[in-house]
Amino acid sequence: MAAAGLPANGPRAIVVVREADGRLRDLAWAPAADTEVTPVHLDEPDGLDVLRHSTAHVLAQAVQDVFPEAKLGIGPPIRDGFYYDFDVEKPFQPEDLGKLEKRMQDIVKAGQTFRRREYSSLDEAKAELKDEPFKLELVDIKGSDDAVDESDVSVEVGAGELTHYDNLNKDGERVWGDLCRGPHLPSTRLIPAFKLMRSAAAYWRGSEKNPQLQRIYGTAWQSRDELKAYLNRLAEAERRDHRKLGTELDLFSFPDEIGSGLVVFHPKGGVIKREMEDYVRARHIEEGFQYVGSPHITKEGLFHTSGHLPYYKDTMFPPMELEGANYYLKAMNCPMHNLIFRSRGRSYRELPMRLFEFGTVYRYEKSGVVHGLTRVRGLTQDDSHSYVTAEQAPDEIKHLLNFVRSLLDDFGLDDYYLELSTRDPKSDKFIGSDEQWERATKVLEDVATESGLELVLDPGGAAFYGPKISVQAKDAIGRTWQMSTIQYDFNQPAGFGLEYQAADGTRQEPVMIHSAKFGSIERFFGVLVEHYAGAFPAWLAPVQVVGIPIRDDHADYLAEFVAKLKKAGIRAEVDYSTDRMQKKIRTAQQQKIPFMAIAGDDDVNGGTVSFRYRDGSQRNGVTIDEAVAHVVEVVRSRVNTGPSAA
RNA sequence: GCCGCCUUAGCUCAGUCGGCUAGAGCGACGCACUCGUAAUGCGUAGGUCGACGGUUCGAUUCCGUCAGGCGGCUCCA
Repeated sequence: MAAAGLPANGPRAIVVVREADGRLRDLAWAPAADTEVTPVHLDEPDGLDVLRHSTAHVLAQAVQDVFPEAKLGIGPPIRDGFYYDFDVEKPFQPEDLGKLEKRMQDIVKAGQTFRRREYSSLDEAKAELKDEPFKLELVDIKGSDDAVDESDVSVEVGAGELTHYDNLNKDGERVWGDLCRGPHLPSTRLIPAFKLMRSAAAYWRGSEKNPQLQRIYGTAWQSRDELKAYLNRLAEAERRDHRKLGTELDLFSFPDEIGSGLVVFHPKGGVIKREMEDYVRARHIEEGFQYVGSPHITKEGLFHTSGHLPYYKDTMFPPMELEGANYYLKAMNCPMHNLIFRSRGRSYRELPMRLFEFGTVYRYEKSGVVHGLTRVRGLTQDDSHSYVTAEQAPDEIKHLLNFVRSLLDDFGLDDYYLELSTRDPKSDKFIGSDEQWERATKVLEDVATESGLELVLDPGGAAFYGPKISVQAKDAIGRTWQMSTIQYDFNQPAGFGLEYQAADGTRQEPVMIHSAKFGSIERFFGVLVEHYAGAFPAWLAPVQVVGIPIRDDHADYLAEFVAKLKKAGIRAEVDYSTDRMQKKIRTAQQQKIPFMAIAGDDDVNGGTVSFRYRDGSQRNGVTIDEAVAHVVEVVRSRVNTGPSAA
């Protein structure tokens, strides 16, 4: 290849080739007949996958060198890296990673080549792999011709022939090998930069019923610079982490005394929360919803009727018994709203009937999954239920999706996609007939497709009572969280015996559409903090303007300015601390306050203030009236960028 | 829930190979300084070393249980 003048080293190295049908092949591959192939470079997505998969092999070899008794699981490439699962006597300790990394460096430097070898039969493979119980299981799965398309397994065994990769040293001796479909880099020398990140347990083949293996996560890149850039991105993400910013900006906390997953909002967090609530309450009214309210606990019968106790009990807090009845904290608001609908006879003229409330629900999330504001045990949903005729359902769903999109837009969130969660027909965790599910799913799918937004399918992810569309947004670390949801429910109306009187005098069952626009206030809040890295747009900022006097005796002047701002509805204060001006600026900067209004002798004499914006830009000598109008305009406009002098 | 790691002042973190009064920076408070765009100086207060048991002459340090946190896995209406 070098002879052909093509890159064999560096980030642009050609590492594998792609056949016309898209299949990737080793460079050493010798096709049976002349075939057109395209080169795949290390730094393109497929090339990086190959790099990461080969690095996973290097890791596995290192692990078996250092811990000879370790049994191999699987080791696929993942986003930004790879992992490999092992069955070992003792879980890996953090210091083991350093040892393994060193051993991997040696393997990389040794320039081992990957040699593909095809097994002639299942028995041959099984004989060679007799000491690798998990690999044997994979061979058996393949032998039974079942589930080979499962992505986790296919990395190892693939479709068609069963192959093995041997690692050969410089003298052509076999030093290690692994059952694998490939393809691989020509040599371990082509691994330019990698790092082991962490170890964790993972269930074999992803099932809780299987034994746990020890997984090591690593990352690998086409160059040292790319690795460094990746590590920088992780560090940046850490700075945006809402749990860290929540403390630094004094927004919220999770007191141990209250319990895991239960948040308290501090005054500054309370401002943002209230802005969110005020916004979404007003918007619901505009969109035709009626504001209602319901209690936090209820007798168990209600949750039997709704289907929650049979289908959702594990996620509910255990009951409390009083006066001979069991009371449950509510995990969902819908049953309550159904009772409002059912409280008197309903006419078709009332439909769509839209009920909305901030419903605080409690869910017993498993201890290992509670996570900051994004996975909590007590949360408030901006929850609504639209009761409609079956014919009205598509339009109502469209209406709700538009509502959700405009809300995300107003809060400046643009990095999201839609997910369509459907039932798993093989599972018994879903209520209702095939026809009902198909009809409901079709309605949601049509609306989602029509929206033109990116749509990802999520088979088996539906609620027990019906399919849903959800908005998935990313947090700082790239994890996606479900935010807004729209769910089609044909079960609860039947369970509750909901009905309305139609124009022809008959009694009909309405369709119920659940929707939450933020999803939960807590989770949306968390994602918002990370999206803005704590530097909230002026309209959301807990403190919008801080007055910074240059000398103490300028404070009174600023107090008058701040009073005018407050009168105009702006959240403003004067920094009366004994710090020097420079320190006050630093403090305001760290608190990410959008406007600093500085005043010294010049401003007092001229009847002006000097703005310093969050981005460091300045506008000096702005008259008081102009300054008030400026702040009011920025806040009122709800722009999500700036402010800045630029 | 499972596996691993972690828990020392409000925050970030030293430290104790089991031994008298456990340290720092930031923050808070006080005094001095009165200053034009990211840290003025000095001083003071603040900790039953997550909780409870055990081992020991002696435990913040070792062991166990629990709670809370972190990273994954599973789960996620």
